[in-house]
Amino acid sequence: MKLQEYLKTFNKFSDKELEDALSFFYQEKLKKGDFYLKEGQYSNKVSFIESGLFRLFYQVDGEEKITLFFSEGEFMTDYFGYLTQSPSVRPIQALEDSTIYSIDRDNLNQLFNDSKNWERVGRILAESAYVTSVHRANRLLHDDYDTRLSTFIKESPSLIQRVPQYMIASYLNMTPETLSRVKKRLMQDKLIKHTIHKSL
Amino acid sequence: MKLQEYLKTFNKFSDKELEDALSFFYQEKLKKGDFYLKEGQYSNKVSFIESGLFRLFYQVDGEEKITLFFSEGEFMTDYFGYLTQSPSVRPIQALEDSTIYSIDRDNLNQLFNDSKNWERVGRILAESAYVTSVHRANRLLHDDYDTRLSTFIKESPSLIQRVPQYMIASYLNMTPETLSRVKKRLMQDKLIKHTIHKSL
DNA sequence: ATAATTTCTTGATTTGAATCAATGTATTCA
DNA sequence: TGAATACATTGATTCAAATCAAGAAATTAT
Repeated sequence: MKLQEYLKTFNKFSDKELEDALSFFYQEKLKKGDFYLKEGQYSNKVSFIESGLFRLFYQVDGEEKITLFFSEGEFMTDYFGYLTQSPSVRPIQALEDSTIYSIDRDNLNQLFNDSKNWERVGRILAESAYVTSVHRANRLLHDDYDTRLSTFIKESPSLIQRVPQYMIASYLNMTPETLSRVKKRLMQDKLIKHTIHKSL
Repeated sequence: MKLQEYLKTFNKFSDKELEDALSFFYQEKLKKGDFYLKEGQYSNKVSFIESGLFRLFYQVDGEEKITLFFSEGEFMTDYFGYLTQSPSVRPIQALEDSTIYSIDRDNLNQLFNDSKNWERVGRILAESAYVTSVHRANRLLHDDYDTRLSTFIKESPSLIQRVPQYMIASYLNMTPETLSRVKKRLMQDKLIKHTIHKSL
């Protein structure tokens, strides 16, 4: 999806509102492995992903815990760091070559200030970030291992194909060994037969 | 804190904006044990807690898992249900006699529509709900048991006095037995000597 | 004040996922 | 294409928290 179409899904903008906004965004291209945001940097922009895939993770004594994936057609940022204006403890790294369009904090704030419609977009984005976050937290805290995997497969079938299994394990808060065993169990029970092509 | 003071902390409102808003809020009083929101009901209001204490929880096969406490000086709602407009799976119950001021969804939307300042409050509330949610999720997912308890004591000393220990256990995603043992460990290590008066 | 109930503690046992370790299978890159 | 590296599976063992089970302490009601 293109940025302009995406913006239009949030609100009815005047031509001027849309033009003003688009003029603030600038293109960036990242190669697989590049960091969109490094640990310790400040998160001062928000980016629309035109194509590609990223992971937001953090390190806890050497281990990398994946918190979130971002893929094409979504806004990406370390939103926690962005909102709290604290140095990021959650680097964001490209898992594929990617093309994104970014807007800096100051320009985004200017949009918010200049236009009620944009202020509304800010609210809607915050609200949906909240819903996503709660949803994920409830999953990880209260669902058992089998449910966690099968729900993930149902909700994010494309990621199964694009992301190494050990990263999915990390995202689902389990070890790679456990994920492998859970997967085996589910396949024996024929619960996920058709969805995991990659490994069949 | 009073509602009016609280609202002023969010933004510079004109007298009219403030009056319009206040006229929408209505007082409610709940007794300990009363439900602010029952399972299956729609969450269609937001309330400011002038005094009292509530828990938001949900049931998973008979067990009650506490997700959040709300206390005086805060806004309360099942925000997930409110935003998704789905029947609540997270009842909210008063843990103490409480006085609250509520505003219904339609009126809140009207404020948002009529005033950019109020739209901004909507954004700020969503943003801070997001920060809280992520913060809590990271705690529960990645901190060990001792850290979970000692952080809670540090951040919410008053709740330790007001809430039965088994509810805190639930909030921290552990069993009451485990919490009891963690507490004992921490006290032996003198890490929390002065903070848990209740049980000393 | 005493009984009843709720909440908390402590010990013994079970359990299921993490860890450790090895082997097998894919991808990547000269 | 073959070697090297990264990733996935499988088995054996360990371990920490859940569960089970009493009993003790605190709170509430009469």
